[in-house]
Amino acid sequence: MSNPLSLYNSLTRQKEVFEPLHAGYVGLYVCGPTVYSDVHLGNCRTFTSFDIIYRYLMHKGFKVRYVRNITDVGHLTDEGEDKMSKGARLAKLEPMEVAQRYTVGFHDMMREFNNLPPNIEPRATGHIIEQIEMVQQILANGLAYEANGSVYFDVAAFNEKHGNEYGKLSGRKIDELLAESRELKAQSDKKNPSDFAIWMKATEDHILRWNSPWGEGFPGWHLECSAMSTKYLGEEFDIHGGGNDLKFPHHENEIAQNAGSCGCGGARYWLHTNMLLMNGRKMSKSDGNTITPQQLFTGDSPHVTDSYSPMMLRFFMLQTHYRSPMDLTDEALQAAKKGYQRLTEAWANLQELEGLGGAQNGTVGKELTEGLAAAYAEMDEDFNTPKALAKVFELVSRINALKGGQLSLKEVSKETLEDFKKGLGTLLFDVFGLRDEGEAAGASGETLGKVMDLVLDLRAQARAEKNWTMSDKLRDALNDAGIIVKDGKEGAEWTVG
RNA sequence: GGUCGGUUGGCCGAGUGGCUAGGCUCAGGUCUGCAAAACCUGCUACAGCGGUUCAAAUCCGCUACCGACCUCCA
Repeated sequence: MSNPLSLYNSLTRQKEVFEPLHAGYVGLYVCGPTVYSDVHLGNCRTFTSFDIIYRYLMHKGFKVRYVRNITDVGHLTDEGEDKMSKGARLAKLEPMEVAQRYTVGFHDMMREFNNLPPNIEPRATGHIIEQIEMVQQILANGLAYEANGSVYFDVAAFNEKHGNEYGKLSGRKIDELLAESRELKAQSDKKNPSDFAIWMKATEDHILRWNSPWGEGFPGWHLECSAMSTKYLGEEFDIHGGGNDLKFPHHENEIAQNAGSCGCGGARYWLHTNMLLMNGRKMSKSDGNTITPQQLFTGDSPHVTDSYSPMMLRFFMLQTHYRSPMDLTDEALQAAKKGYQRLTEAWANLQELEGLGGAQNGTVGKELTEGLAAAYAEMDEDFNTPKALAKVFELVSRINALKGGQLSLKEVSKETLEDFKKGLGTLLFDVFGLRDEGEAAGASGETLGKVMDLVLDLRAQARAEKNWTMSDKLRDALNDAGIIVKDGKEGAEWTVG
């Protein structure tokens, strides 16, 4: 926890030094998915970004409570229909069955990407009481009004009372919002177009419904995050995150609801991740510009020429800053795949320097220590993973040179080497959250290893006898089987490519 | 139409008022029986036009283009 951590606060639009509300503790809330369909690849990017943020906060020594909700009610579709009940009707399933199915699918996908589970994963339907209470508070404060069984947040009244706070996060001007005479149908109950529902009256065919002081209905989408974040993290807490497409109206309304109910600030730092694009455009199902995580894993899509593993994709994400849009193209993925291989091979090479090392440090030893420190330091600059990764790649060259003999291990002390291994491993696996896929080879890997030892031993014999025909035959045959042989100073090595 | 953000070398992608990003590709070299890998070297960019400055890709203005949000969205 030595160096200060800076992060970009969307609320103030600048980088700020992070200071937790309570020393040593961090409350982190991230808007989770709506579980009415399979996870979108963009979700994966956002939650992976926050996973790295979560991991780094823990690495800094903070005790973090990470809350990420599951939205299983209240989120309206274009047709004004609840997403959960829509999915249910189409599939002839209970809403909770739909929610369960996609929640499980979501968790599976998070595991694929090696995202740690949050500490609390509250469901909107499990917090109806809290949400009703919040509506009551807002009503009691005179910042909402009931109309025809629904309750609307009164933006104009809120702004009068709270010094024109509404619009602060998204940079929207209340006058423009009010003046915006959008031709919205069925908004007759609202006083102003900018008002939003915090409780919705259930129509007759609406499946998900609860009793409330205003009749049967269900909570507005924006309300759940206000209710659940404050329940688990307090009326004021440290960090709130989400995709930047949620800034308005979702997060803006959330802030208003928090202030409108308890008069408290909510989150102090707002972090927003940028969108995932494909071929320079927004992913969209309607025009075919879309790809699922599964399709990337298998390569079964017209948009890609190859398959990409979850960890390779995670690496790809690390190469772009979380606040920049990330453009998914096959060409970029290809480049990243090779870069990722280079990184994992360097890590494997480093492990082979086991038990070696000189008596004291020369230039190389210092470079390793300083380079690693520089990589960590970049994480303190608003979680700058691309820059941290750049530092790591400078270290990759050093590692490979040590392995290849271009640099001497005498230049690196035993202690430095061991510290370096540990420190780099922590950065790659604990902070970046990459998984050492090499270790997961399992029993079949062991068998293959033994066979390969034998084959390479035979090939070495052939080479010693200058029997190049035999030697090359073995190499080519292995190549056909997808095994790449590399001849080094210390004999041949192989990788499954 | 309104609001906000972006435009970096062959591709991707960081970044700071003056000093090397990094990955991939490409070219040359070292090593090697050959190849691959690895290592070394090179390829030196910041949309256009103006302005501020001793100095700008980095600050300001205008233009062009792209994107996001304004309606469900991570």
